[in-house]
Amino acid sequence: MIAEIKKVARTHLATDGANLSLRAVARDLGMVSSAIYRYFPSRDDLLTALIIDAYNELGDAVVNSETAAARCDLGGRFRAAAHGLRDWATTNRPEYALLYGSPVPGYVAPPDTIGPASRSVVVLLTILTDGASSGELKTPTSPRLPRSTRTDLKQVGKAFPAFAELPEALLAQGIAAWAQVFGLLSFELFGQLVGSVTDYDAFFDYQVRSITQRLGLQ
Amino acid sequence: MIAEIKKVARTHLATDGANLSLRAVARDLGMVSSAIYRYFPSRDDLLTALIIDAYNELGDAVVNSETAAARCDLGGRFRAAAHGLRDWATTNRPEYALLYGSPVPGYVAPPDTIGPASRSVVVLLTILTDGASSGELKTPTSPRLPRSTRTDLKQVGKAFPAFAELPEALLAQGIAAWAQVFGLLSFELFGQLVGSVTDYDAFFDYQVRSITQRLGLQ
DNA sequence: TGTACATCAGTGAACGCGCGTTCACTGATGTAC
DNA sequence: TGTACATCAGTGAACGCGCGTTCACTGATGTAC
Repeated sequence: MIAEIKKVARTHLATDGANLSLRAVARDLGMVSSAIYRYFPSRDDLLTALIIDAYNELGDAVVNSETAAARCDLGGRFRAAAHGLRDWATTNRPEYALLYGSPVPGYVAPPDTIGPASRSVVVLLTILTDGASSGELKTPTSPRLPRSTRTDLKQVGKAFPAFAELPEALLAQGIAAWAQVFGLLSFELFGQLVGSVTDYDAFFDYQVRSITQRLGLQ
Repeated sequence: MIAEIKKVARTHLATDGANLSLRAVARDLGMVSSAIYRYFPSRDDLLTALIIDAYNELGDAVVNSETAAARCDLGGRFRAAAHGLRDWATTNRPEYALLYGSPVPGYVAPPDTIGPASRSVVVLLTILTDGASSGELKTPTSPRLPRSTRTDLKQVGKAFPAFAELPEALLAQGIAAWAQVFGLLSFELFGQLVGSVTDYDAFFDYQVRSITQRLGLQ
């Protein structure tokens, strides 16, 4: 029943965005609006459940796509991860907007969204770590890291011990690359490229190839 | 009076996001809600006016910041433009979210938003064009451009004759860099970096320096 | 096998709000003769 | 200088909706003795 409610609520994301209506969801289920309260203590909790589900689905999509590439093919894994992200996002636009679009006014994400939220970036960082530890990936010649940024990144290494060995400059570049992928995707999905790009598949693939090459992933 | 309404409406963006309420705006102005209709034919038109104003303000901010750098200092101009963007965005978060966040459900941007919307990216492309025509900037070695992407970019050159001389690969890289800047900014402003980054100023500046260096801008 | 009781999913009415938009109107201000 | 008229910003009531949340309740199902 909880699953049923979430399923219907997701269809409402498409039309209402984040200001989705409990009453409308209940109506679609043929229930009275107060019945929802047996399953979710409030509207925000339903929203949180949707967000966590979406993060997990996205995480699964990225992982599944990335796992299909050969372990030693770092570039292939990165491209697969990026395309897994985009495939999920394009078929789940409202969910993508919920996760990566404007913050919902008045809503604060509870701490249990953090874990699911980090799943996709973890995939990227794993690829970089594999490359760094095998020696295939060398630390880029980037500008000097500010002291505060260096300590910030060290904290990330502490929070995710798997990435503790990753040089800070590489970690910073990885985050930047990931932000770029999301930037390109948000431009596409939020309409910033309308009038400039028509073949989004080709454009995205090209850009991802450029990024892969730049990172030094084969 | 129109300016007055827009001013109050903007303050409401902060709390209500895009589902800002005409009645609330009127209330703040000490008017009756129907009085707004003397100035704006509908709520969506008010929203459009806010969007156009925001794009123009952002365009001004980017241009003013960029103009402060020496003409021959391409890297300085790019960094200035990026910081102009971020400065505006951080002091006008709700407006930034309106422009670059999730699309507003049920709202379609009218064509007269396109011009103002392109102002900031035009600054970037001008820098690249200056670099290309002075020979300072050489075409990057990127993956082969897909045919469809090549024609897409040719169309951009036709729409903006000032950039017609820009090699397609450079244009593609410019758009990608701009998307990266927005990606980093959206990560910052929409909360994706909470827990990883604390000193956002330093982090952004570092990343922008990396991008500048990568583009080959001095 | 039969009865008493507990559980619990879902109801329906209500509270106290909110909204965009229309429409006939008032009443002050400015203009023309 | 004084009067008649037009303009037009803003009013107030109404239409027809919507919403989240609470609360006492019904009525079916399952369990225990």
